Amino acid sequence: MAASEAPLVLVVEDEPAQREVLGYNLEAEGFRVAKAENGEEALLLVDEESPDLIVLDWMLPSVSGVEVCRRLKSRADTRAVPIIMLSARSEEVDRVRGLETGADDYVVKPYSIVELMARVRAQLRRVRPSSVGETLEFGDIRLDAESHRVYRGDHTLKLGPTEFRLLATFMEKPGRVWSREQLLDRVWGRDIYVDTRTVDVHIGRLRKALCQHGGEDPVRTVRGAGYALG
Amino acid sequence: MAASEAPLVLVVEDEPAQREVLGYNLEAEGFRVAKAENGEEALLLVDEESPDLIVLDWMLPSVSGVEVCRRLKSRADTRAVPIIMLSARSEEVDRVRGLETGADDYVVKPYSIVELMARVRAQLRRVRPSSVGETLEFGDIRLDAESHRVYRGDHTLKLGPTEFRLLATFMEKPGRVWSREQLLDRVWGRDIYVDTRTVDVHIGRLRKALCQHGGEDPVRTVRGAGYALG
DNA sequence: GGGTTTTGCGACGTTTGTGTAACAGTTCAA
DNA sequence: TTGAACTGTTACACAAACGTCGCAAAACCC
Repeated sequence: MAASEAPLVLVVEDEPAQREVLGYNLEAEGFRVAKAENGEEALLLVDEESPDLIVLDWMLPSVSGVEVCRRLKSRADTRAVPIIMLSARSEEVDRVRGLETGADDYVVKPYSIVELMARVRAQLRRVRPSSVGETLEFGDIRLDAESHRVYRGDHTLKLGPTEFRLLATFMEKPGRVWSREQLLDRVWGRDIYVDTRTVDVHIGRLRKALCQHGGEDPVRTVRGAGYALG
Repeated sequence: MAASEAPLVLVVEDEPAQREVLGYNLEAEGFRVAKAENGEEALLLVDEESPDLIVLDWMLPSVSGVEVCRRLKSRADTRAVPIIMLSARSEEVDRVRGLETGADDYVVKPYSIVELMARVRAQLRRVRPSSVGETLEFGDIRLDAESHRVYRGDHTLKLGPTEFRLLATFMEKPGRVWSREQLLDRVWGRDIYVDTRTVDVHIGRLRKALCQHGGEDPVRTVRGAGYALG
């Protein structure tokens, strides 16, 4: 287990671009990051660096992600380190097998960064409860990432998955204006093509959800630019 | 910032042929050129040469382009240097991520040289020594780019998209006189055809917006030349 | 497998912003 | 002082941007 500074996340991914993107986002979230591009390197780094969490690609050259996972989970000293598995949609059939090898969570590509970060925090909280308390607040709105619940005042709000991720994105940086493209990228995921106007519809749904028990509309439309919270 | 001769462009590209082609074309356009073939060299040259603009390949050995970009954009003394990212088509999905790391523009390979040169010129045209921070200030006017908000004194001003961009342009270089053509180019875009008198109308609208809660008119008309702030 | 929820999109109405022309006011030089 | 060039202002037709509704397909959940 790493020292009591920022949690160290080990990213194991053979595709360089994806590795960089993951690293960048994790660092932006305040984590320290170590990177490995194959199974051997990953196993070495686990011994050398003692990461607090591992993000592990399913498909890797030579020693596969599954194998890495299996080995770590059979060692007493590494068994407790949370592992989040990544896999392409076509490999989804192996979901059960992925969890069976001992992975703690499992994310299908293409994934939304917001969602992945939420899962990373959730896993870390399980192991290091103090370091990552994750409830976002803005005005009378409270968002609890772990339980996937949103409160406004005394009421619990009911919102769909996409609305939740939208709101989570907004609440990460209240006031910041997000373009439709940026929202599509963060909330929907990067490899997905949907019309930008779809964002408008979901903004509408989010607004309705946020005001279902009354209160002001906290979502601001910035003409020609995008949307923001507050 | 380099001397007041021709702008210096730093090309960072590991592939020698591409590096030469870029260098050749940039020199043909009248720029001075510095070349680096990896991230370390790039970071060194930035310190030694203070380039006015950087053309940066996304994928580089050891220190990646993303990493170089991130580092430069997190340093106060280099944050204002425009960075144009190059990436292969297969990495295109990471476009938004690329911009999020702080790159000012983004070009996908294979690109047309003409287009790239246009973008280089465009970026250089808007180099702005004064505006390093996220919020621009002039007198009692405050413009926050991230939240797209403009304040004057205690009041929040309401202005349309074009007025916002106009004001942002002015505030990047307070006192500088902009011709109608320059404003059309920066605020409206390079490929748009509109009458130059349209600028006058929008200047009028901006003035009204800036004075909607009283106060002096901060926009100065320079007869025969254009407009300026202060 | 059947019922429910969620999702993306087209369509339509509404709001807001935009470009232009026309005219009024201003400046400057001869 | 006068006229020509330049700028300020207003009105208006038009276009673009946005909000919302309903539907069909997909995903989800027993």
